[in-house]
Amino acid sequence: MEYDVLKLSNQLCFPLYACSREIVKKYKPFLDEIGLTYTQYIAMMVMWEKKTVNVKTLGECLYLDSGTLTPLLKKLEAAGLVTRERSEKDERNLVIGITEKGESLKEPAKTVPEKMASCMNLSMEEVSTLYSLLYKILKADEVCE
Amino acid sequence: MEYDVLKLSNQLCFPLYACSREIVKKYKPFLDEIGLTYTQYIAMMVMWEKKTVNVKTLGECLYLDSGTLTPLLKKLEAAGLVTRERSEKDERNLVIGITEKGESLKEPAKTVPEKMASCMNLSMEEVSTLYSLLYKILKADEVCE
DNA sequence: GCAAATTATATTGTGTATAATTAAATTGAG
DNA sequence: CTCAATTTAATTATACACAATATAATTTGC
Repeated sequence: MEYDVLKLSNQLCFPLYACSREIVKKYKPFLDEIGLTYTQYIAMMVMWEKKTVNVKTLGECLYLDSGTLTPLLKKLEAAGLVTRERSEKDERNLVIGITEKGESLKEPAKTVPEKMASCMNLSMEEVSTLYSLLYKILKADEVCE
Repeated sequence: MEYDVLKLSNQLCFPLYACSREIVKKYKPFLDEIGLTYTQYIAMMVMWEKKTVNVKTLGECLYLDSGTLTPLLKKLEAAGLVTRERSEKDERNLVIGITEKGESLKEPAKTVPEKMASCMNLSMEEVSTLYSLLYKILKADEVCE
C-alpha cells in the first residue's frame, strides 16, 4: 500500500507521455501526404507564421534545442522548404527563412488540422479545458509570443 | 485568416507534445539519482507491480513496441534489475522478471513521485481533470488493466 | 498431421531529443 | 581600447520511438 505512489496508474506524467506519442502517431498518415514528420510540421507552422526566425527563437517557440533543430532544418533546407543564412548583424545568429515552395506547402497542410480533429473523441469544452491545463503547466517557461 | 487553423497556438497536440517533454525533463535529476531514464522508470513501475510480464504485455501497458523495449530491457538486464527468459510453454514469449536488486530499487524510487508533485503548479482538482481527459483520449486503445 | 496463417520478438534504418562540449562572435568592465 | 565573460549555433554521444522487415514458434483449417 505504501508503494501505491509508484503505480503507473497513479501517475499524471504517464498518460501525458503516452497520449503525446499516440497523437503524433495519428498525424503520421496525414503528414506523410505532404512529406513532413510531426516535428518538421510544427517547425513549418512557425515558419508560415513568422516567415523569418533565428534558431534560438524557433527553439524557444517549440521547446526544442539546436541538437534537434540543426539536423531537422538541414533536411527542410534540402527539401527546398526553408533557407539557412547567417545574420549580417550578428554572425552567431542563423536566420531561417521560408521559400516559395515552403509557402506553397501551406495549402495542402491546411487540411491536416480538420482531419485530425475528427480523430479526437473530446467535446469542444473538453478540448478547451485540456488546452488551458497544458498551457498552465508550460507557462512557467513560456517564451514564444 | 483562413490559415488560422495552422497557427501553432491553435493546436491541441502541440502543448501536449511540449508538456510531455518538459515533464520528462523535470524527472531527469531525480531519476539520475537512481540511475534510470524516464522510459526505464515507467518500465520498472510495471515490474514492481507485476513482478513478471512478457514483452508484449509490457508494450501494451506502456504503449511501446519491441523496437523500443528490446534494447531497453537488455540494459535493465545488464544493470541487474530484471531477468529475460523464454517461456517454457510458448517459446515465442520472452518473460521479464524482476530481480532482488530490482525490487530494492523501489525504496529510493518511492521518493520520486513526491519530489515531482512539488514541481507541478496545478491544484488537486486540476490534476484530476487533466488525468481524466488524457485517459479519455487514450482509452480507445486501452489494454493494460 | 501438415502447410498456411498468425503471433511474438528481434533487427534495421530513420528521425527525433537532450546533455555536454566546442567554436566563433559580441559585449562590457576596467 | 582590450581581453575575459557571455551568447549563439553546431557537433557529438547516448537513448529513445517507430515503421518495416526478418525470424522463429505456435495454431488452425483441411
